[in-house]
Amino acid sequence: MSANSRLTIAAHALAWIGLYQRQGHPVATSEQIADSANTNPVVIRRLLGELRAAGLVESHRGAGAGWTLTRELAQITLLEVYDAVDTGPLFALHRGTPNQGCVVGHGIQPAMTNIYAGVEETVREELRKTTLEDVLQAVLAAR
Amino acid sequence: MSANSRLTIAAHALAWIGLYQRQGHPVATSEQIADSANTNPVVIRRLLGELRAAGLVESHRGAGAGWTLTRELAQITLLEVYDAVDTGPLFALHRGTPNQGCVVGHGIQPAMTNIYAGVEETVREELRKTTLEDVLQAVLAAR
DNA sequence: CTCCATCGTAACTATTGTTGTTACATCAGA
DNA sequence: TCTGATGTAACAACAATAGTTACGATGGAG
Repeated sequence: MSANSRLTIAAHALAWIGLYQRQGHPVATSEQIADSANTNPVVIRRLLGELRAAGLVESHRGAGAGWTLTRELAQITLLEVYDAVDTGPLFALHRGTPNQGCVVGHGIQPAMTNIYAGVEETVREELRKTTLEDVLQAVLAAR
Repeated sequence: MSANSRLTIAAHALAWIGLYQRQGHPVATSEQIADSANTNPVVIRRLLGELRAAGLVESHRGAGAGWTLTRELAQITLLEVYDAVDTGPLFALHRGTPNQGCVVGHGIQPAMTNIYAGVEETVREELRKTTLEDVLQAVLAAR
């Protein structure tokens, strides 16, 4: 699986904005965040754009523009971020269609779909338990 | 995330072998399984090779060769298959190293590593609850 | 003891998805 | 009007999985 880092970068960005605001700065720029995450500002803008579509952040344009949180970090769960960035399914079915003339080929996809749905639900429950404030506190605890 | 289908194909192959053996056939060939899964025999051989390394199947060479289960389907959990095929982490950290001179950049990886470890553990618990016999029964129930 | 079906495996290509980069239009406050 | 930022398209770079071809190795059947 090519695990993807979108959830990690999104959490990083939100934690960064939250801490920055807490330090008295009104807005954070994609360039500042990109510098912290060691990536390109466009990557950050794309990701924050998805978070904005989910209502987690706001952006402002023009001079002195940037990004702000719409809620406290404690009011944002990792599940919301996960849904916002839409990382796709954890497990995939067959790339092509299995042989429908075979009993196993015919029944395997519905069977695995059910199983995977159950797994994804437990993942969602787990992500719902963690807020971005938890993430920031864990970040600050690393010394 | 580029979800991968390795777990799906592995479950498909095991269910196929189990059903085939139950029908009185001693061994299954990678070509038969590939035909059911609509993929290439080499893909199946590679995957079953990993399952063999984990002790879930045996292979025999020479004429009349093929694959056999080493245990009943009911004695194999999806977790064992998941571990055997080693799909890698569900979530990735940053591709590059975040800015260690930044508080968030410094602490984010340990923080997310912990969180992801918890999520993966719940996934493992969930996969442990399902056996390949459960998979086969679900397959046969699809009509 | 030869034949041949099948595995074992290397090497390469194809495909897919993510990430990184460049470029530039757009916006809005000073 | 200038300026610093976002918005977004387009494309390149990179990585991982999957598919394919090729061929050597094995070992039971005859």
